[in-house]
Amino acid sequence: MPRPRFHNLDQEKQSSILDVAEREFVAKGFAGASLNEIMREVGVSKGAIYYYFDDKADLFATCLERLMVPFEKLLHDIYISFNSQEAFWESLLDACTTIQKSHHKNPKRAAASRLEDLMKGESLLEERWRNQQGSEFAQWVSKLLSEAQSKGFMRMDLNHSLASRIWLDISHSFDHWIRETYDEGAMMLTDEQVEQLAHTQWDLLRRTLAP
Amino acid sequence: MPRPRFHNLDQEKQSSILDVAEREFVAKGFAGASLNEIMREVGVSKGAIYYYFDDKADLFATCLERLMVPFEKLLHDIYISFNSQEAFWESLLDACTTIQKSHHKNPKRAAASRLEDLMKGESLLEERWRNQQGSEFAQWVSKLLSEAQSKGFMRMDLNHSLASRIWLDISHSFDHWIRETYDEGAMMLTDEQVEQLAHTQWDLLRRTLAP
Amino acid sequence: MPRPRFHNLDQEKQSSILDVAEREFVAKGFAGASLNEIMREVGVSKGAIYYYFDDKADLFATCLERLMVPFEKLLHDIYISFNSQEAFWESLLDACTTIQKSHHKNPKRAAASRLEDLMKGESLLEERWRNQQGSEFAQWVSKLLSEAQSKGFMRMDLNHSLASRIWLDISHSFDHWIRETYDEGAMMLTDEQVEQLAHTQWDLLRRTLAP
Amino acid sequence: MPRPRFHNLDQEKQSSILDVAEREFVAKGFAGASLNEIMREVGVSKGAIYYYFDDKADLFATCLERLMVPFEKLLHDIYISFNSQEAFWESLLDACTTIQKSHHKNPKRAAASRLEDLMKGESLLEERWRNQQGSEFAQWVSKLLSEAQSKGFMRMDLNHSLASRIWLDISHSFDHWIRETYDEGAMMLTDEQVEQLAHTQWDLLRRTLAP
DNA sequence: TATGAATGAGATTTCATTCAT
DNA sequence: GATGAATGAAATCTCATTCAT
Repeated sequence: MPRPRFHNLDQEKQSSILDVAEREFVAKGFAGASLNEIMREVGVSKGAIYYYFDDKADLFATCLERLMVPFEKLLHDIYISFNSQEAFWESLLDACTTIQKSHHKNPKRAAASRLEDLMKGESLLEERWRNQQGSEFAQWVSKLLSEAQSKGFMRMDLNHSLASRIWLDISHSFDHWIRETYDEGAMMLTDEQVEQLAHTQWDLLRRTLAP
Repeated sequence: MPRPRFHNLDQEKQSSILDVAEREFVAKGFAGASLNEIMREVGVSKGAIYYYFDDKADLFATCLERLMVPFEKLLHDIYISFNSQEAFWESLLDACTTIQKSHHKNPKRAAASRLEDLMKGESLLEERWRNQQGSEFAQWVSKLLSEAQSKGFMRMDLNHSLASRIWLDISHSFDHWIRETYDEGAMMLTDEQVEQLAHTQWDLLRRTLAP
Repeated sequence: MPRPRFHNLDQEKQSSILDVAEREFVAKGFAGASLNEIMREVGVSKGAIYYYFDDKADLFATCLERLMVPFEKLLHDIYISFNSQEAFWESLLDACTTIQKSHHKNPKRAAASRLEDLMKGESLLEERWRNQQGSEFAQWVSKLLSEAQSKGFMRMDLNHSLASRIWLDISHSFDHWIRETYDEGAMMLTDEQVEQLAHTQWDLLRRTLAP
Repeated sequence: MPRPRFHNLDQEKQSSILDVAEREFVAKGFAGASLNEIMREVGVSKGAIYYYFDDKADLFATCLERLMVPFEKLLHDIYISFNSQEAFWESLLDACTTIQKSHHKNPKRAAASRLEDLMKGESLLEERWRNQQGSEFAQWVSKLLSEAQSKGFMRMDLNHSLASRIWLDISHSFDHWIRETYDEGAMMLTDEQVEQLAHTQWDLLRRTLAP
C-alpha cells in the first residue's frame, strides 16, 4: 500500500512509475530488479520513490495490486449459475469470455500471473501479500470447484487441491500464451477470435473437469 | 557448464555443493541467492567456487543440468508408438507412468520446473541456457505433438504453441503438486498410487488433446 | 535560538514540541535523533519545524536552553556569603538545598546534564552553545571556587581546573543518580529527604574542597 | 568481536584502523561517526571494513575493547588488603598509583570513559556491550565498596549506588582532566607528578568515603 | 590445486533541508 | 503563516569477482 501521497500525483506520473517498475520486476524478478534503475528510467529523484512507497516490497505490491484490483472487481461481478449442470457450464462459458475479453483489452493484466509467480520464494513478499489479499482468483476457483463438485457438476475423483491447480494452470497457460503473443508481435485479435479462444479454454476445462 | 575440474571431485563433494546451491536458488531465486551463503553452508572456500565454476550463472546452470540430464536420458529411452491411435495413447500412458515413477523416486527432480521458472526473466541465464540445451522436455512435447497431430491422433483445431503450452502446464501442475505434497508432509506414495496418478495425468491429456 | 515566531505559539504547542524533541535527543543522541520522527510524534508539519527553528542544532539548543534558563535564574539569585569561613560554608549549604529542591520539583531538569554530555563531540553544537552562553553552572562553580580559594575558605593545593572538574562531577553524580532513580521507579522523596540529600552533597564538597 | 581475519593483519594496520575509528567515534559519537569517513581516512577499501567487522557497532566495540582489556588485566592483578583499615587504605593508594601510571603511559586509555559515555543511549550498543562484559571497573568499584563497608573501612551512611557513582565520577574527573590536559598541550608529567596526582585522587576518595 | 584477503560498484534506505504554493 | 512535496547527498551494508600466494 503506497503512501497516500502517491495517489495525489497525476495519473500520468503514477502510471509512468508503475509501468517502469512493472517492466523491471517482470524482467528481472524481485531481488534482481534495481530501484536505482527504476528511478533513473522514470526520471524521478532518489528520495521520491521512498517518499511514495515504504520500500521496494511496497512498490512491488503496488504494481501487483494495480494489475489485480480491476480483475478482482471483474471476478466479483461474475455470476455463476448452479441451477442445473447445463446452466452451470453455460455461465462458466460466459465467465471465460468475460475474462478473456478483459485480458485482451488490457494485455498487461496477463503479466499479473508472472508477477505472482515472481513472489514465490520471496518469503517477505509472500507473507505481506497473502495477508493482505492473497490471490483472489485462486480463491474464486477453489470456491467454485467445491460448490460445483458438491452439486455433482464437476468430477469428484480428483484431489481438490490438484484439481484447483490444474484449473489455475490451464488459465495461466492462456495468460502466458497471450502475453507471449502480444509481446512478440503486438498482434490484435478480433472480437470473434477472442470469443473463440474463450470457448477453447472453456472446452478444455469441461473436458478436464466435467464428471 | 562447470570446468572439467569439478567433475574430478569425489561425488560426495560435488553433491554437497550442488545440493546446497539448489536449495538456495529454489528458496531465494537466482538474484536473491547469495554465493557467500552457499559457500559458507557447504564449507567450501571462496576461491574454490570460482575454481570450479565460471560464475554464479554457471553454478545455477549446473544445478539445473544435474536435475535435467537424467530426466533427459529417461525421455530419450521412452518409446512412443505411432502405429495406431490406440497404440499411441497406450504408449503415452506408459510414458506418463515412467516419468511419474522417476519423479517420485527422486522428488527433487520436480524442483527442476521451479528452477526453470526462476530462469524466466534472468535474461542472462535464459540466453545461456537456451543456447546450450533449452528445455529438452518442451522439445519432446512439441515433437510428439506435431507427429501425433499429423497422424490424426491428436486434435488439430488448437494452435500448436498453445497446445504445447497446455500439455507442459498440465505436466507442471503435477510437478508442483508433488513438490508441495512432499515438502509439506514428506508423505510417501505407494507404487499403486503413483500409477494411479500417472493414469490421471494421462487421462487429462487425452481428454484435453484427443481429437 | 529559535525564531521569534516560535514564542508566539501557545505554551502548550511550544511545550509539546520541545518535550518530544528533548526525549528524542536524550534517548538517541544528537546525530541519532531524527527530525522526521520528532515531527511525526508531535504531529507538526515538516515545514513548520523549519519555520520555527533554523535547523536541527537550533532545536537542540532550544531544548537545552529551556532546561537551563530557569536554573540559571536560580543560580543568579543565590547569595553566597564570603564574610567568614563559617558563613561561606553555611550559605553553600543553603545553595545546595535550593538547587536540590529545584531539581526534585522538576526532575527533567536533571536531563540537562545529559544533554550537555551529548553535545560533547558534536563540534558544531559545542561551538554554537559555548559562544552563546556556555555552561552557566560551570562558570558559577569556577568563580565561586576562585573567590573562596582567595579568601582561604577552600584548599589551594588542587589545580583549579581539576578542582572545578571534581566539584562539577560530584554535582553531576547527584544529577545522574536522581535521574536514574526517577526513571526507574518514579519514586518521590519527601522534603526532608531532599534536604538530607543536599546536606550529603554539601558534606562531600566540604570534605573534598575544604582546606 | 571482530572477525578473526582482523587480527591476522599486521599490528600497524590494525592500529591505524582502530586509531582512526576511535578518534572518529570520540569526536562525533556513535551515530554521528561515518564509516565512509573512517574508510577514507584510513585508506582502506569500502568492503574491507565489513570484511573485518560485522558492522558499525562491532567496530565500535572493538575500539572500546582495545582500550579496556589491558586495563581490566591491570585491575585483575591489583591486590587490595582487608587486614586492617590502615592496610586497606594503603593498598588503595597503591592501586590508585598503579592505575594513574598506566593511564599516563597510555593516555588514550582515558578515552575509554568517553567511549563508554557515548554508548549511553545507543540502546543497541549498550545491550551488546553489557552482555559481553559490562564495565569491569564499575564492578570492581562496587565490589570493593561493599567489602570495605562490611569491614567498617568505609562509611555506611551513603546509599551504595550513590557512593559507587561518586567513586566512579571522581575517577572519571581525573580521566577527563588527563585527557584534556594531554589533548591541549601533550605535556608530559614526571613520575613524581603522577604519583602526586594519584595521591590526590586517593586523598579525595578517603575524605569522601572514609567513615 | 586451492585459498581467502581484498575490492569497489552498487544496493536499499534515511534524512536534513529547500521551496513553490 | 504554514505546508508538504521533492530532493540528493550520504549512510550502512552486500556481493560477485579477482588475484597473489
